[in-house]
Amino acid sequence: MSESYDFAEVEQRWQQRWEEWGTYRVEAEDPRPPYYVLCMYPYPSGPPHQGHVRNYTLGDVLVRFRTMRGYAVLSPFGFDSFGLPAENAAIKGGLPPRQHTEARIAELKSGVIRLGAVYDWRREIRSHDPDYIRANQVIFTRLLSAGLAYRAEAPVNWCPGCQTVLANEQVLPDGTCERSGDPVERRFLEQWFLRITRYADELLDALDDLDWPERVKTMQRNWIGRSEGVRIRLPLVDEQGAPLRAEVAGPDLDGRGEPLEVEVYTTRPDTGFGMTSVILAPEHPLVDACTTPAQLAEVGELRARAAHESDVERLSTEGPLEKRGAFTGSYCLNPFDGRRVPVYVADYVLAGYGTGAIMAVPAEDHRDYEFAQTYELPVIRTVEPPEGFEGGAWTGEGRKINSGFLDGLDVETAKERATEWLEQHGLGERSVQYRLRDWLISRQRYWGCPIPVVYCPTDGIVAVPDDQLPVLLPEDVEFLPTGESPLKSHRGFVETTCPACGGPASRETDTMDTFVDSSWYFLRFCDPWDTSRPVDVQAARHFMPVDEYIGGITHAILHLLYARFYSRALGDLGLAPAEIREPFTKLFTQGMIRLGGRAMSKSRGNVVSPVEYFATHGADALRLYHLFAGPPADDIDWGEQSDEIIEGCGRFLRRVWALATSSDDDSAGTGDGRTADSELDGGPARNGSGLDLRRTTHRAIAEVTDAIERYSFNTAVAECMSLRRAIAHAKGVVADEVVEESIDVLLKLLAPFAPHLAAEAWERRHGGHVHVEPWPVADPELLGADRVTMIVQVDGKLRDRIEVDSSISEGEAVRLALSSAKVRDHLDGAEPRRVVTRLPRLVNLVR
RNA sequence: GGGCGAGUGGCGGAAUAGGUAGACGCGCAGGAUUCAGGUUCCUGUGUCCGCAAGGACGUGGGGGUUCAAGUCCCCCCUCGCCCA
Repeated sequence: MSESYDFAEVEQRWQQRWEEWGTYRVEAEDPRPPYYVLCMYPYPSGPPHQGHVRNYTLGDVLVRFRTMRGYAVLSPFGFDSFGLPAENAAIKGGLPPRQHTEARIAELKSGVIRLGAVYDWRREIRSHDPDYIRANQVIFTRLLSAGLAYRAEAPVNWCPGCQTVLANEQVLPDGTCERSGDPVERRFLEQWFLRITRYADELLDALDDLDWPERVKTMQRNWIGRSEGVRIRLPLVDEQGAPLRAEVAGPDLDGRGEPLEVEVYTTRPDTGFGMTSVILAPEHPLVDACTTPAQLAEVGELRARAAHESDVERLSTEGPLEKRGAFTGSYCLNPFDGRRVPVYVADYVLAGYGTGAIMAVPAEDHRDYEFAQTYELPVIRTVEPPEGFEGGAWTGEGRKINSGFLDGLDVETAKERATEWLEQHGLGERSVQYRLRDWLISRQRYWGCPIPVVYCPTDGIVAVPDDQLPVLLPEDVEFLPTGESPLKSHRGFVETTCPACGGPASRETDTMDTFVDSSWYFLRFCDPWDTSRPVDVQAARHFMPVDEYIGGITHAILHLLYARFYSRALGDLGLAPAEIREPFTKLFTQGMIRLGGRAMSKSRGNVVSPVEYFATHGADALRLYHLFAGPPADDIDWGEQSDEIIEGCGRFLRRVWALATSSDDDSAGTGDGRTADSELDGGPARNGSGLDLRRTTHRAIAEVTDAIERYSFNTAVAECMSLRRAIAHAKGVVADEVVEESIDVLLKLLAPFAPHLAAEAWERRHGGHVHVEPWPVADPELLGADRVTMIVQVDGKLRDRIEVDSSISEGEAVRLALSSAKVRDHLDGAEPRRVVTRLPRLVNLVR
C-alpha cells in the first residue's frame, strides 16, 4: 500500500522549495518568451478571505500553466498599503498606521504563501515604502510641470463628521457619509486634480479593441459619458421683453452694460421649438443677475438647500418637485421662434455638467415633463409619438412636427439641420461634453502618499525637487478623533523652506488618493529595484502590457480607468514606454463569494476564513473547491454544501495520490518490461483497452488545455477526475507502461490546480520537478476513436443506439439502422420517406 | 424606462458547429469493509406509468423555424448588474 498523504507536511515543504529554488523568479534577460500574469494587488486587511483565495488561485493556475507551456512568467505581488482603515485603527487607539499595516501585510502574505500561490517575491511592492513614495512623487511633479496636475477650487463632498473630503463612491445614495452617517455637504475647496479629461476620447475609443468583459467596457463608456450636442445662446429679457444687461460699476450707468445671454447645452437641438422654459443650476453665475426682487427669497432658499445636497441626491427623481425649482422672474428668447420662455432655477441641473443650464423640452424629456407639470408650463410636441401613445414625454423616434423648417424630418436629420441652422445664424455651435470629470486626488488624511509641493509667499506653488524626495510622513504624530489630519498640526512637517527662494514656506498637508498608487504599480513591477526613476522603460517594454489581469468587478470603473490614464500619461511624459497605451491586454473579472445572499465581507461579519481549511483539508483541496465550484466569472454561494464539496475534492486528491504512489501491484516486484509484454500479448481485449486508455488520456490533455485557455477551470478539473477514474479502472487490465504514462499525464494536468500533491507525487515517481516539465501535448492520432455509438432516430426521436465503426459508410449505417428491432417497431412497417445522416454519429429516419 | 447577463435534477453545475440533455461533483439509497460511528470501496440515482420489457414527459412560460432546438427567431414572466 502507498503511504497516506500528509498534506500539511508536503504543502509546507513545497512552498519552501518553490521559494528556495526560485522556480518563479524571472529576469528580463530570460531567453524564454515573456508573459505577465497579475492579480490586482490587495489592500492588506489581515488574513486572506475567500475572495483572495479565489483570485490568487485563478492567477496561480495561469502562472503555473504558462510556465509549463514554456514562458518566462512574470508573477509579482504587492500591497496597496495606504488607506483609511489603518488610520482609523490608530485613531481608535490601535497601533500607528505603519505598524498596523505591516502587521496586516505579514498576515496576508503568509496566507497567500500557504495557499501555494507562487510569486517572484523579490519584486514585492508596498505602496507605503519610501522607494515607492519617491517614485509616486516624482511622477506627480512631472504631471505638474506638464499641466496634467493642477490645483483648482471645486465643489466637493464634505463630511462634517469626518472633517474631510469624500470620494463620490463614499457617499451613499441617500447623500450620507458611508462611515459616519452624517449628511454630506458640498463645499468649494482648493484641491489637486489630474487632467484625465485630456484623454477622454482616447480612453473611450480604445475600449473597442480591448479583450475585456463587455460589461466592464460598457461601464467605462457610461462613466466617460461622451455626448455630442450644441451650445445655444439665448438672450435674457425682463417681463416687458427688454434685454437684461450686465451690471456695470458706477452710478447712473443703468442699461449700459453688455446684453446678457444664457448658454444652454443640449443633445437635442431638434427639439428647440418645444422649449418652454430655461433652467439654470443653482450655482449658475447668472442666477443673481436674472433673479427679480420678488423672487429673491424663493431662489435664495433653493440655492441654500441645493448647496447641502450631493449630486446623487439632486439627480434623483424622488421627492416633490415643488421644492426643487424656483422661478427667477426673468425670461429668455427662444432663438428658433422668438418666443419668450421663463427662466427657472432647479437643483436637478448641475453646474458641473455642460454649461450648467438647459433648455427644458417637456414633450421630449421625462424630467422636463415632470418639471413642466409641477410648474404648469406648456407642453409642445416636436416629435410625433406613435399611435396610441399616452405617456408624458416621448423620447423615441418620430416625424418632426410644430417645428417650422424641421417639420417632416426624422430626429437624426432634424438634429443635424437644427445644428447647421444655429451655426449659420451665429446662435450656437457644436460641442462635445463628457460626464467624466478631472480626477480629484487630494485627501485630507495622514496615511497616504504626501503631495510633494510647498507653498511659498513669493514663489507660490513649488514642486519639491527630486533631490529632496521622498517627502515622507512624520511618525511622531498623535492620532486624535478630531477628524483633522495630524499633518496639519505637525510643525516639523508643515514648516519648511522654499526650494526656489530658500525663504520660509509651508508644505502641502494633503495626501494622494490611494487610487494613484494603484494606477502604475504594474509598471513598477517590471524593475522595482530601479531607484533612479519610477519605471525602467526598457524592462517595462519587455514585460508590458500585462497579458492577463485578474480581479474583482468592483474595480471595473475607477481603478481600471485610472490605470489606463496613467499608462498613457506616463508614456507621453517619457516615464514609461509611449507605445504601450493599454496596460492590460486581457482582463478577467472573477465573481464574488456570497454568504446568506450577500457579498462576504469583513464589515458584514459574514466571513468563512480560508485559514482553517488549510489546516483541516489542505490548500490543494481548497484551491480545487474554488476552481470546481462553478465558472470563475460567476458568483458562488458559500453554503452548507461547500464543506462537503471541499471534502470531495480532498477525496479525489487522496485517490490520485493512491494511484500515483501505490507500488503493491504486480508490476512492482517483477520488472515492468516483462509484465507489460505479457499484458500486451494477453489478447486483443487487453491490447484494445490499452489503446482506449491512451485515447482517453490524450483526449483529456486536449480538453484540459482548451478548458484552461477558456477559463473553464471547473470543467478542466472535472476532466481530471474522469481521467483518474479511467486510469483506476484500467489498472491491472492494461499494460503497466500505458497506465504509468497516463498517471504521469494526470499529474501534469493537475500541476496547476493542485500543485503540492502533483509535485510530491511526481518527485516520488521520477525525481525532479513537475512544474518545470513541459505541458503535455495531445497526439492528434489518438483523439479520434474507431468505434462510436451511433444513435438512430425515427422522426427525430431517439429509438436505438448501435456501436459502429467510425468509418462506417452511409449505406451500411442505414442498413444497420433499419435492421434494428426497436427501430422497425417504431417505423410500424412504413418506408422512411427521408433519411438524414450525420455519420458516424446519427441516422434519422423520417416517415 | 433603456442596455447587458442569467433561468437546466434534491443541490453546485456540464453540453466548441442545431445532432445521445443532465458530464463532473455534492447529497441520497442499497451493498461490502468495520465491534460501532466515521473513513474507504462498489452499485444505483431527472420525473411519471409499469413487476419487467418498455413507454410518456422533460432545460422559466407561450408560439415559430427545422428531419432534429437547452442551443436559432418572436412574445411574455422572474432574478441579477449597469445606466437613467
